Amino acid sequence: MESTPARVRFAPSPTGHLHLGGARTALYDYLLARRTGGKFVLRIEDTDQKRYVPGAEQEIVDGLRWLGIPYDEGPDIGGPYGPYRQTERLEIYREHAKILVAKDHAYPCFCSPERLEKMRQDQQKRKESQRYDGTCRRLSPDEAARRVAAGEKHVIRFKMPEDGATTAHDLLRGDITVENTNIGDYVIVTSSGGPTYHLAAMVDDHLMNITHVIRGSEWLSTFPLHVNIVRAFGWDEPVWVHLSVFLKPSGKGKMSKRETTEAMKDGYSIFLKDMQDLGFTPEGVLNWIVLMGWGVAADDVMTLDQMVERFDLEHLNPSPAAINFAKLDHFNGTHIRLMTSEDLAGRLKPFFTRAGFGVEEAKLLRIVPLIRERLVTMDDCVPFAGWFFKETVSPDPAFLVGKNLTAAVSASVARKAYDILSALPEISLETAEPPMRRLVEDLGYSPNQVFGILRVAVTGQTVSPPLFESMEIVGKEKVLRRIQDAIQILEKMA
RNA sequence: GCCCCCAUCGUCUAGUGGCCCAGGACGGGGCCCUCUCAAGGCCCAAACAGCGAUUCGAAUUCGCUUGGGGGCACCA
Repeated sequence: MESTPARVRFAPSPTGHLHLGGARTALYDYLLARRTGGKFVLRIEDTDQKRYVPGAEQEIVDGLRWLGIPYDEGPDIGGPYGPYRQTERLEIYREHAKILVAKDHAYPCFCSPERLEKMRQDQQKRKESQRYDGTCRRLSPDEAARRVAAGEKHVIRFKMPEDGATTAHDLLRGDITVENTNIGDYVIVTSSGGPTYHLAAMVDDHLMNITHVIRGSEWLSTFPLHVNIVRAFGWDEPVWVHLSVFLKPSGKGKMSKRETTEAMKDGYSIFLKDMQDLGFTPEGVLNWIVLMGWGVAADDVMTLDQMVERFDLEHLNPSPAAINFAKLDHFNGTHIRLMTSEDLAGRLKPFFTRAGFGVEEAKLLRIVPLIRERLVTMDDCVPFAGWFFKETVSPDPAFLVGKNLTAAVSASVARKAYDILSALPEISLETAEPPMRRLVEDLGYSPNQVFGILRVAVTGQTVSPPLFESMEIVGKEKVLRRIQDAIQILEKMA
């Protein structure tokens, strides 16, 4: 299978935000295409104008770009099988609908929405399965043609076989057999003349030479319908792969609006557009979603290229997967730690800027090694290192007092530290740590007690990157000034 | 109500009849390291939904039950 180049498509409808499920589908598409030396196609399924959301298509394009999974053909870049926006292909669908009617695989239906609604209610009352009752299917072709010619409002329905069953093959689930009577005559062209998904997707997949259809399992129930449509045209079927759905963290059902806002409060999102602002990296997100529905025996930290190397369609998991944001944190932090300082610094800069800090790049480059292993999300860099870019810090006096020490003692400790540090030609890990360790020993206090006072004095906070490396970056002059300020505060408290 | 799909630690998964009294990862617990916070190292607890059947042998095959999910639109 890996030997023939695959043509795979990601075909979202621009009706909302690009979310995790879509991103994973696109990722798998991309991986299969790269793995086989094939093509990854983006097709926009925008046939439903009522649900169309302006900007949604751009969000999809931006999302894929951010993730770093570029498509080879698409609406904005074109390609040999275009156009790639379904509203620009309407004539194609019309022609194909005509072919199906001519071959007696489809027929016009004049039933009103009201009649259909009543029909469904009656079916429900009689506890029957709900599907079109075939009223217009029984119209004579002549009468149907006459009414169409007369301009009567109608849709086109696909004519399912009266009896028998349809067996459709899914790569992950094997043969799926459904009685044909369980599938109604679906609308394939609406009364406004546009195609529904069932027609448009089948036509496009064929015309665009798609070899593998990878889509969500919500399509499983209409899968036999689709297979029948493809067969009615006499086309070859692609390989069908129906992915599992993502469940909310509790594992009970899909993410709802409520859970989505809930997640946002905790600093998580299922929408790609939010991920960047929340400080997640494409590497982390990719690694996270690739493993939701696909597993490796070991070494699950992977780059995109490694995923391509190892990806295997047949090992996808058909069962639903619960979203686990803790694991996203883990992969995000792991990939941050894998970055070079230059790379990370470049990505961190916008977060400092957004928080109102003017960032000197040379300085940031020195800070990055100190905070890299402390970051879970990239925006964590602000609380950890924002103080580096402040002229003065304003420590909470209460925190200035050393653990289990009085303010007076803390002041005297700080004074001694000041004397040692001020005597140094410059402050660095190498020059400052040994004498300070000796001071700790002489005093008989713990390093935690002594260094804690200095940490708060110099950084203004109780949690910070390593003390002496931080001092080195801050510079002797500023360090001494801050310790001096701290001593004054402590003396006032004493 | 009808149809379809799914079922291994709390979660994501490895496992394709003997290599499995089930491996990895996240999360949890403990220890070590340690100037805070992390990172890192070591260790621990934790699962084949149940019942039948096939087989010398089943997490792996089949059936039923139960549980979960998806769908039943002139939406995708």
